[in-house]
Amino acid sequence: MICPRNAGGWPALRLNQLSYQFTEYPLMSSGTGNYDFLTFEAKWQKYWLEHKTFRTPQPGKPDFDAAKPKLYVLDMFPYPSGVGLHVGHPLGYIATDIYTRYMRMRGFNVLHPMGYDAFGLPAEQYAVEHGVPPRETTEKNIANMRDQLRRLGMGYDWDREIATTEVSYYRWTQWIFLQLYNSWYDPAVDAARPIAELIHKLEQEHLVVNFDGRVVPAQGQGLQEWYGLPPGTQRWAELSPEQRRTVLDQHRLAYLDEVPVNWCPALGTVLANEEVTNEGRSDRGNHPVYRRPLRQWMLRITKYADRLERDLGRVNWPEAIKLMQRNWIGRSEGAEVDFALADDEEETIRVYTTRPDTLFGATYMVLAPEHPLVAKITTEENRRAVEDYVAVARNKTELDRTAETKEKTGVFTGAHAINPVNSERIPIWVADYVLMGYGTGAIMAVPAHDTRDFEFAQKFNLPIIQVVKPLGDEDWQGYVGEGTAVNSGAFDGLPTAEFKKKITEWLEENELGKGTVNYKLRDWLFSRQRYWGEPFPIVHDAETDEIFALDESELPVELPAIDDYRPQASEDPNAPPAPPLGRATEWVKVRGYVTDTGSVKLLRSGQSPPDGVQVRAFRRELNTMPQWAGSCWYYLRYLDNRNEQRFAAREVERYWMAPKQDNESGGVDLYVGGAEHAVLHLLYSRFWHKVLYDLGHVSSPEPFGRLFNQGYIQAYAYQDARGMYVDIRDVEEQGEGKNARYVRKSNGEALTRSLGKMGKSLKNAVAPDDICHEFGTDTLRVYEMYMGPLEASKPWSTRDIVGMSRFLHNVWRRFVTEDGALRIDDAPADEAMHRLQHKTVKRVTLDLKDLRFNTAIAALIEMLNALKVERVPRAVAETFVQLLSPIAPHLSEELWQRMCGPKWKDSIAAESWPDYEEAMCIDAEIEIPVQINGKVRSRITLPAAVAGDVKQMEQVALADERITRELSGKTVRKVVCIPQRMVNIVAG
RNA sequence: GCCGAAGUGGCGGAAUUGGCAGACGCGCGGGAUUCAAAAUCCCGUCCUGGCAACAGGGUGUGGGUUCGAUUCCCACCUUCGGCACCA
Repeated sequence: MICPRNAGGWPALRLNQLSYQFTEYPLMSSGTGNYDFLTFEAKWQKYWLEHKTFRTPQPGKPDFDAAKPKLYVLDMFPYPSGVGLHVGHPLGYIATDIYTRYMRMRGFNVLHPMGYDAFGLPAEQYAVEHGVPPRETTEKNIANMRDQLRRLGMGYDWDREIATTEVSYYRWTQWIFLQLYNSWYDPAVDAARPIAELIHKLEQEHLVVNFDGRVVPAQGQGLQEWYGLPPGTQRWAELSPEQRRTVLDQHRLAYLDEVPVNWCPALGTVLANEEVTNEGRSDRGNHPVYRRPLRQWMLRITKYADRLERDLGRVNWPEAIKLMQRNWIGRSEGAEVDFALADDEEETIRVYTTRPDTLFGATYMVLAPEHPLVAKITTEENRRAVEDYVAVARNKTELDRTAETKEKTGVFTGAHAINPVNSERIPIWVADYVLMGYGTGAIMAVPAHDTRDFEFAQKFNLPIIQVVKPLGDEDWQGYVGEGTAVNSGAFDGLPTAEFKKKITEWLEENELGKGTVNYKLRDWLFSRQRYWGEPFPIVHDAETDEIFALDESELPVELPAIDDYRPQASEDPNAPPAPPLGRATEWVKVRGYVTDTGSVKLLRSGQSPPDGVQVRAFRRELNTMPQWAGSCWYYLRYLDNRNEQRFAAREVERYWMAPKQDNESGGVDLYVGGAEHAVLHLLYSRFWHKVLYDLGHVSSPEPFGRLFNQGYIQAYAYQDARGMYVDIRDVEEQGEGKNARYVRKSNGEALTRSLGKMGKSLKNAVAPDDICHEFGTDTLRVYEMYMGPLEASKPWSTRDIVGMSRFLHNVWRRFVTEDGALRIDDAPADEAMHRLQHKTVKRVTLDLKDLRFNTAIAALIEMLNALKVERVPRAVAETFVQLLSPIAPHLSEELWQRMCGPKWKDSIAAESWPDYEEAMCIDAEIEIPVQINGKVRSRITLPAAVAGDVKQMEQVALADERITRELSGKTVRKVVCIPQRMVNIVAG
């Protein structure tokens, strides 16, 4: 999910150079007196790998300790791009690595895995450009990335590594798709249930089918449908096989439908709403996107809109992200209201409004251009204009629609409707500012109190009637806030909220409308016309086109090898999509039979079906799944990645994911990643997880209990006079501070500097391998954490790294002489040093707990600066190295091994985290500022005990020589004493 | 337009519940070491005035609450992020 667009390049040679260094060094401490980070870092990375230092014991296994509390820490799934990582990418990984090393030392059973989200368009495009199969390039990229992560010193459990492109992984992605296909959302229990249950209920006639194919309870039918048309619901037994199939398909959580989709001809594929920018272009590649109706796989995420919104209340996520999800789901409460047509007895127009209290102000109506009633109600004299308008609207691209947001357009149909509250005759218009996909595709327009209606009414000279009196003295025209009702008959004087309630009741009593909840969220478009994705476990009957899911026993459906991976792209937006899998002609054609459960089992050549079963010919589904599919559930596969019977064993899943209490969300204990996945990945994942939860496959209602958004690492970018970006390696800074100038080294040209996201496009990427090679991995880790708070975006500055490099060199030199001897003393620490030790343990412990790495490092620097003695007491030295070890693990391991000497047994990661005593964290004497009227006038030094006593503080402060001098001639009105902090004397 | 986050020295940032603003690091100035330089070490470094002690000002701007405000409240400005005809 890390976007490869922003990945920077570095010389490929260096990778190889480092790779062989990696295995060259002996494990035993070399005894050298220099901080030889290249040697130490390679040595310890090799040690961790060979000894599986960070392997996580599995519940039920002999080495598993049930007494330890569990902690599941997850990094967002990276996409292994061809150009590798830049220093911005590992920010979150370093943070979680430090956190998990720390929590492991504190006695937690920590799970911290890593893997690769390796399907998707970039791999496919790369493969197309370089003429090699996507699998080959993907595997090479994964190998590169794995090496890079190891060189960053990451303590992952490498035995749990996964890639979405492995058959052993994507068979379970396909399995989850089958769960979706074979389930429906049962409103009676507000959860997904197997489709077999729906069939059973229909057979038992607890449910019947109404006129539009929806199932309704058999009892109370007609009452459920308030508008009271008794269209003759049907029993299951009365339906034809074809009708039954249609009914089931209308309820499956995965279904094929002809819908207006985002078709991107340049990419040769359709895109989800979430993948289209608000300029109407593709999120990837910035190509134009067109609306067109296509038959595509959809996932019924809208059934979960309510729960996805509601359960945000139980997760520990940043409020900003929760808000973005709430906005995307877009829940609104309002009412549906029926307007009768003035000249047509049969039809009514149903509208959705969130402001039923403004019904008396409705002066016209608007239908979306795609609304089915448009053709029917339009009068002859207006027909020509309406048809033209509808045709133009239909052919507009997303780009055109958004480009014209300023100016309202529309045409009058010639028809009129009757406002149900006051029987006014109001005109019906068609306009593209009303969308078919939201609400009912029709609105009542209240120009006085809706901005869009107001603009439209002004342009077309439609009447504007005030029905809300603003609370303040604002102008009522275009006032959209709450207020008091006017011009609303018997409802005059009611406040907005109360009016809404009253009018909704009134509408329901008179069978004119009902209270309704609406969502902006649409169903998820789930198919892509690409090669490099998971094939659907779906076949189509070669003759009838009937759709069948494959039987679970047919999984995995392996992606076939083909010669030409290119999507069949076209400049022509009307060209039909042609998925590359169509080229695998042999793979596409299969034979099989339908089982009792309705799934299809395939027959290999020579195989025969069971007796009496008809053999049928099928075509395989040619679409593949979007990249989000694999990343929707990867956190579950880490739990038990080698399991061949299930995506994860039940008891293993329960151990890591189950909530400890009923009201908790359970799931991953800490999920760290960028905010760019606020809607897409995090919403899709939650949806899949809830389906699996409903079906009893997982034990937590939410996948990610706690989410933390890291900030971006920004970097300066330089542009020449034409605005072209200049590679940062070709830039020189001249002068200081405000007089600084930036010039191009190659030709001396003056450049302008700006701050942006690090990446290829701004030519400002810095490769971690370069930094590791020059300064060391530990220095890179410490620097990235020291730059500022994890959640903040901050600019990279290669110049500043020397500070942290100096710090680590100083650490080394404080404990090791130039001859390699240890500067450790077995004598106990003195009072001051003892207190410093406890104080630092406390600061680092609390800071790491809250992911405040920058201040934890500052505390360590301060402690080191205070250790300026010839020989450091052993207890102090050992504690310091333990505190440093999660942050700079290689250096700490090396020091630890040397400090332990012959007694050394294992990695410092196996040690426990040092404790502190609260009493030892306070200095023996405290300096207290004494203020007069809020200004510091003197300082007094008090023993800790005295500084905790308000009376004594006041006494000493008032007796202070400087204070008495300042107070002469003034009266003391009040003395404020804050124990151990300060004294403020109010005098005048 | 709507929603959200953030504005602190030359720079990155610190100040956990309202209690010494600027911890820590970079950079810069001075000194030591060196034939010299790099590296290293020591001292200084918010601004203004003063040789100094010290005085005054200071956390985007303007107001407010408080003995006391970077922190809380109101209004505004700027930057970044999200959404954008969702009735």
